[in-house]
Amino acid sequence: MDTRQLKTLLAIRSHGTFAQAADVVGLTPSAVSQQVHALEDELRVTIFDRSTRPPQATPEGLQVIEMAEDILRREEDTRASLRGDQIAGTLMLGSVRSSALNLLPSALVELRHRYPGLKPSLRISLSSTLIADVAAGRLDAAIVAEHVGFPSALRWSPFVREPLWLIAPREMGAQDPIELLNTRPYIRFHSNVPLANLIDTEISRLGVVTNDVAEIDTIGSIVTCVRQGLGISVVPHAALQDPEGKDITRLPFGNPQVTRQIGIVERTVSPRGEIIARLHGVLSELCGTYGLARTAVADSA
Amino acid sequence: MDTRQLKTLLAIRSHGTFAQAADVVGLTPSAVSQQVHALEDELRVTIFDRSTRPPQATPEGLQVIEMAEDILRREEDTRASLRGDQIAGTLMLGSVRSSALNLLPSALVELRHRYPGLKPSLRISLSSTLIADVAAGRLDAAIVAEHVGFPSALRWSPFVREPLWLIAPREMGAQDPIELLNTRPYIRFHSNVPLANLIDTEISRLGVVTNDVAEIDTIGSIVTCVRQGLGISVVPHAALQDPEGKDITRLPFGNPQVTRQIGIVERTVSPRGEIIARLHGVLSELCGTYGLARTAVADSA
DNA sequence: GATCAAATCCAGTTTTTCTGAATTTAATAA
DNA sequence: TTATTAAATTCAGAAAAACTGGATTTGATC
Repeated sequence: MDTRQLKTLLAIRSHGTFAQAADVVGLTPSAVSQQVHALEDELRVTIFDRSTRPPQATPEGLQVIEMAEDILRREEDTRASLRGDQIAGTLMLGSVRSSALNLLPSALVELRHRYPGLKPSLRISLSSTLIADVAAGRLDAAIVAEHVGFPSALRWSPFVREPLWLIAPREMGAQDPIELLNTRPYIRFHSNVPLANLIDTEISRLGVVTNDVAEIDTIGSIVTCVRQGLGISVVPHAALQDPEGKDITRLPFGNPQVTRQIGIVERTVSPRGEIIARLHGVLSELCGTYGLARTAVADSA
Repeated sequence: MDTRQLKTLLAIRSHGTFAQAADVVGLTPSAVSQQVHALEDELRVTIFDRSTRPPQATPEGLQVIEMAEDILRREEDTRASLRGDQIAGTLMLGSVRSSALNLLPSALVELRHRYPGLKPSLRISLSSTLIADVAAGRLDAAIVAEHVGFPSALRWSPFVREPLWLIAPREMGAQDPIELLNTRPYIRFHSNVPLANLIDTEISRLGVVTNDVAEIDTIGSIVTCVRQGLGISVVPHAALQDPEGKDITRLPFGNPQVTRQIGIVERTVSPRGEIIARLHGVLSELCGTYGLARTAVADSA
């Protein structure tokens, strides 16, 4: 299915006849006729009722036309975005929507104690955006997960290495994790972030085929859905620390149990080095058992 | 731009190398290479950074990949619909990061009960993005706050009208709200969303000049910072419902007390009308006192 | 029934896509 | 640093798809 076909379809809808649409898209009427037939063959649907002149869109045809609109609009949005552009005093911090976000309020309070004149500004975004923003100087630092290929001008220092847990509603009781994953309704963490990939990769590696019943892109909502019996899922340790995680069965995920790291990415040369080091220390302490000390020269890749 | 190219792109993303993607889509590596080049030429963008092996998607490339996902999903939904599959398939939902997000897990569980073949997919994003996505057909519906200027093809139905509270650490005790706002350290909800504007506008209207000590763009983090003594702030009712809001002083914000509405935005013509109406009902019930019933013809502007 | 414009059919031409072999290139091991 | 290997790219020809243009058919109108 080609966007040129879809453009022709919309031109027919707009101008009423195949012949006029042909003028608009710069083809012959014959080509237009063939394009529509090709689309009908591919989708196995009759888009136009040709017993009238001009042909009338069928109800199914209207659906295809609406889809054409959506697809072309989506394409145009992406083209516009690819042409687009972008955009500073205060400690500019970013964080992904990870469970580590729960630690940030405490950490910010601690930073304020230590540096009373500091005004933290916290923004939540996707890790790729945050990394780019740190590199570009729009953020002083950002909290992101382990990532492949940080730019060489950036340094990433993990402050936590936490395990992943397979979680199930308490009434499911404790069973073999593989058995659970293979048989129970699975709520998939569907997001373009390393954690989602980490989970999916390990599930593949374990040779499991999950029965996905939902896709949700916030871990907190996943935990609540599991607790309410919608199914099972996989979440990082910190997500089970608040009261929401109390009545949930947890089993080690992965063989050996999979862990993931979250850290702070900053520019290697930054006037904020001292504050960021302090932030790292606080966050590490707040993570308790799984906290990681800052290394003097943390490897960036 | 052809859907076959898009399928190839997703195969590359899924399997990691051009060669493996070629196997998956049934082409030669050469054809895959040429398809990607053709797409790059057409979109005038570099999708893959070829200085590594395997090639790595560029930030722009990731945008194109996301577009590819959306377009192929849209196509598949149309095919399913043309085949007569209705209340199965994926319900594409979006939500802003508002306190209403806490209600969604329960609502999704309820929907699954009612429509067992339904697979909800939940994505969190900014309201402007969500509205555009609903209009573009990328999402079936989204939960967003009251908004100026919804596109005419969309309908927004509020399910909750909740009050805003000025919150302070318990040890500050109860005082005049204006006095607090004028004197105490203020944590500003800094975000490009209607709620932030609503709060800032009312503060200006009250003739108050706040002493900003931090800017945070997640309400949950704000509540925690307030509880830990960083300062005072303004948050919607639902943010104080979980245990985090227990030890916090709350005072009516605004004169008269300011309220804000959250609702569901959907396309006026949508095959998902029945499900979305049901979702609206469930969310309204979950909001208790402040829940709003769905009106037959809710005004969209 | 006659007229007309639009849609379709048909066959040849042009363009695009693909294959397969040769070449280049990044990654890795020795 | 060199050798090896697998993956990506280039190249040229083959195959498939898309298009043109003329002939024919068909629905609408008078």
